[in-house]
Amino acid sequence: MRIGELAERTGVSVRALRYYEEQGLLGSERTGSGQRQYGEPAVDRVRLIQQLYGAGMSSASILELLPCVVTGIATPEMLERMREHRASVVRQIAELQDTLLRFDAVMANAVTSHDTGVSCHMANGQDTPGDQIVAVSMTNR
Amino acid sequence: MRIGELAERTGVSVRALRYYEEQGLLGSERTGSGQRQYGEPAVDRVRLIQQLYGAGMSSASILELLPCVVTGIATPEMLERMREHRASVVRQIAELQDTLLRFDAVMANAVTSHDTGVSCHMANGQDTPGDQIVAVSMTNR
DNA sequence: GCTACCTCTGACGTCAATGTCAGGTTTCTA
DNA sequence: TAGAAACCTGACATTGACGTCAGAGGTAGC
Repeated sequence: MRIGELAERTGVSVRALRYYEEQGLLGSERTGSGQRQYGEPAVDRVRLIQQLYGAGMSSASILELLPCVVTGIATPEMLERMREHRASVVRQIAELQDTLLRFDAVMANAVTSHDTGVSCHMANGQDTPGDQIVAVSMTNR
Repeated sequence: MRIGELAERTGVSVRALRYYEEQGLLGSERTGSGQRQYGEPAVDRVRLIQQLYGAGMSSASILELLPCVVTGIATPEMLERMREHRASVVRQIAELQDTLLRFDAVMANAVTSHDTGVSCHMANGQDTPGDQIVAVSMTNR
């Protein structure tokens, strides 16, 4: 497929795909006239790249690890790097779960204390059941 | 406390703290000479801000939610925003957990091939034809 | 009061991942 | 075989969360 289709199928912009290639993250065949041609695996490849970006990795880190992830072959040094990245992901998950707890605390509290109506401006027409001001309490711990 | 101490206690740079203030995320008293003075709650506030940044929120989003957090008052609209952000966090966690699985798969497999001493250092993304995304056992033995 | 460090306000620099634009070529569709 | 749409290669612009520097004033220990 050509770059436009890959972009559409992955939800990534054409510009981004070219950037990935520039960074060495994504290869492509070229037609005689120079247009990029991708095979099916490119779709998953792009998604993987996006996933690693989402895990907070830089292009350089991804570049380092991607071949290993793709081929499943790594040197001990690569394994060590991967362990570090893995640990980072674990930390991120823990942080996000903590954040989730905070959100839940706020929202749960808001629901149960909706009758302590404190004056505050509110949206017009937005008819949620019990659409009065809601009091929440979320201490900074 | 002054800004330097707050920075040290939160692990956030002085520049970042001033930036938070600029964005309306963090208030401060001022001494007669204009120096910022913070109370104890500022420490937790900064950590909360960091946490929300870590959850991928922009300054604008944080600014939207913080008053609710601080005053304990939310409109139904704000609650809706919170639900959206919560959902985003849930998605991020799921993504990261998936990433974790990929890492684990690669590492588990790579261990078995570590003694083949195969170099994992080539960059151009277009490695072997028929490349797999998730590591599969493709080593000998 | 000296000295060393801390803080202030601008203002410009950075970095990574993209956006955007220009000017030209290729491919598809009617 | 047009004309539209997609693609190409540069190259500069943007965005967010800061870093960094300059020049000036504040603060604290001796």
